[in-house]
Amino acid sequence: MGMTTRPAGRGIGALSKQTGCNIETIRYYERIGLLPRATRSEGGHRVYGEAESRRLGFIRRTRELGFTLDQVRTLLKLVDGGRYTCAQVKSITVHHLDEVRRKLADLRKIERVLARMAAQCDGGTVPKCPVIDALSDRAAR
Amino acid sequence: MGMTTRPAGRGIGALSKQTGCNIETIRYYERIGLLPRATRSEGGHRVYGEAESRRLGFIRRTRELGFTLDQVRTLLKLVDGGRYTCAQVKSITVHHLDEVRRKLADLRKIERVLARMAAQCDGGTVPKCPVIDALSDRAAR
DNA sequence: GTACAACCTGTAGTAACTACAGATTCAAGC
DNA sequence: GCTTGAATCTGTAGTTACTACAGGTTGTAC
Repeated sequence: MGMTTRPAGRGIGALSKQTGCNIETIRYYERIGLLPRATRSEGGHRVYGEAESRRLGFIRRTRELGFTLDQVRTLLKLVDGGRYTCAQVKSITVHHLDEVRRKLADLRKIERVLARMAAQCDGGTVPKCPVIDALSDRAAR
Repeated sequence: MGMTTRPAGRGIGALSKQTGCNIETIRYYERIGLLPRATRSEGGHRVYGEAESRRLGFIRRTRELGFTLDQVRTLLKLVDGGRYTCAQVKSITVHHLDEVRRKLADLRKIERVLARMAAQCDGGTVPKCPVIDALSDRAAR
């Protein structure tokens, strides 16, 4: 009788659309404990509110910056505990930044080599390719 | 009687040391068919000659340039068949080069964001960190 | 009340290795 | 010839971060 408070929850599909994170991934995050077990409807369907949406957004943004799930987990623990310090977070960030820079350096090298190799190909129909030669050569750099 | 021809083969350990490819990986490559099944000693140990060593070198150099195992497999098939053309190889190479460049662009973006975030941290002992703020903010870029 | 979409759980597959366990073989020294 | 310890064998399972089902149940609009 009268109005009950609106459940104010959306299903997993809506959350998926909102965050751009796919449904299977959301369930996966719950399974591995990055997201708490969602409250369920009578029938067992997951129901989400704003808090979960914000948490998932945090995870997604962090992942997009290339942090591993383990790093995300650590960051979340710090935030959840409420007792993180700027120093702790900075340490994780700087560590990750180092790795990103290492990867960048590697990729730049790779790019140079590939570009050089590709440039030497004439793309002809002849069974002779500078790329294969370079790869076959023990001294190739 | 007299001298038999020297077996001229080394074990998997020697091959591993020579190529810098670890033993488990060599066996793995054999299992998935990148390397042919090695000839065996009486007792079943793998014995390698120069041909295998060259092939593994090819695989390693190609992998170091970031080609996937599937791409390596394709390149090997072309070379094995002896009927590859420069155009085929170039196509694979250029495709891979595109991917490398995409990854580079992504990583550069990530690097900029991380560097900016880290720079705003004072590394203090206070439970307040610009990194967390940025990650928590739905509008963060 | 009946469709049909959305959702559920649980398992298996992906890439490219790496890491065992538990058994066997090889090579060197005596 | 025998012992010992390193090297190797096979086969299976673990890693990262998802993704893709199969087969069944719920939610909801008409």
